[in-house]
Amino acid sequence: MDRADLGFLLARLLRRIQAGEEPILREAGLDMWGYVVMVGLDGSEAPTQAHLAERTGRDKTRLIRNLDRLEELGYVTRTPDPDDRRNRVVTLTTAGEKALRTCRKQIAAMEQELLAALDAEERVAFETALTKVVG
Amino acid sequence: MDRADLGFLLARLLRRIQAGEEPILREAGLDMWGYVVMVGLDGSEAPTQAHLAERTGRDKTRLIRNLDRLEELGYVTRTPDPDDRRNRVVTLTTAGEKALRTCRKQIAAMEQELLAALDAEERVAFETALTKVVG
DNA sequence: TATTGTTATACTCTATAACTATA
DNA sequence: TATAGTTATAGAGTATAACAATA
Repeated sequence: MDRADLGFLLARLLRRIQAGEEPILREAGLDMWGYVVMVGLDGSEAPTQAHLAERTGRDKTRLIRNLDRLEELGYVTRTPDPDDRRNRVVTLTTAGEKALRTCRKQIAAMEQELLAALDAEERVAFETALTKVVG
Repeated sequence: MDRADLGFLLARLLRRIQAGEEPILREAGLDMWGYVVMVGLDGSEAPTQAHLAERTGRDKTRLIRNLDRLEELGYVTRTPDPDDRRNRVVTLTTAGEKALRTCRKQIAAMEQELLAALDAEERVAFETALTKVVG
């Protein structure tokens, strides 16, 4: 019953998900962290890069390379805040929003495939529980 | 509903688990990979290090440092196979088994604490689903 | 002087390819 | 020559600290 502990099972599932995400993201020019950052920007722009770093759990110095790349792809913009020109507000472009929507849809589908061993009820129970614990 | 995708939720939970494991393992002189290797040895010794590497999903060259450390701690032994002296069979010592049991017990308890938001039924459903998907 | 964003440096982890010893 | 284990080298990823611009 407790032959494999929770951490092992979760790690295995997460690795599968990341493996499934990789080709989808690559298609859009993204890697995992680029995707994480874009998800962090979805819905609301970030007033400063430091805010965004905290929101995504990423170090502010590591975030910079990701933003460079995302800007290069035309997915985000960094515009100086007129009120405090040290700050740069980070915003998803419409192209970025579109790419994000596409990736999300494909990733959600891929995730559901990975849960194929579960029937509808079990699937809901699993996702509900997970959200309850950590969401 | 699909605000946070599965990968994000799993990653967050896994990070919490790893954070909870860290002090438990450190107490026993282990890091995460040392623990993974010992779990891989539990129940049956590994006939060769290459076998063990595959069993634990770890590269054979990276495994070596872990085994050096585990041997140093007295948790495992590497003994040449008389039939083919190139092979070294890796075995958990009794001290290793004891340390592993202790860690496992503490980690299982820590994991259950992390699931405190779930009632007994939900918890079973969650673990069952996870095992079904990936176990 | 303090803070935002950036760059630079060192350190760890990983991947690949040599090396040794046995076969 | 081929394989198990080991070591060495180079590369990627990360953390820390210094730096420039603005407040």
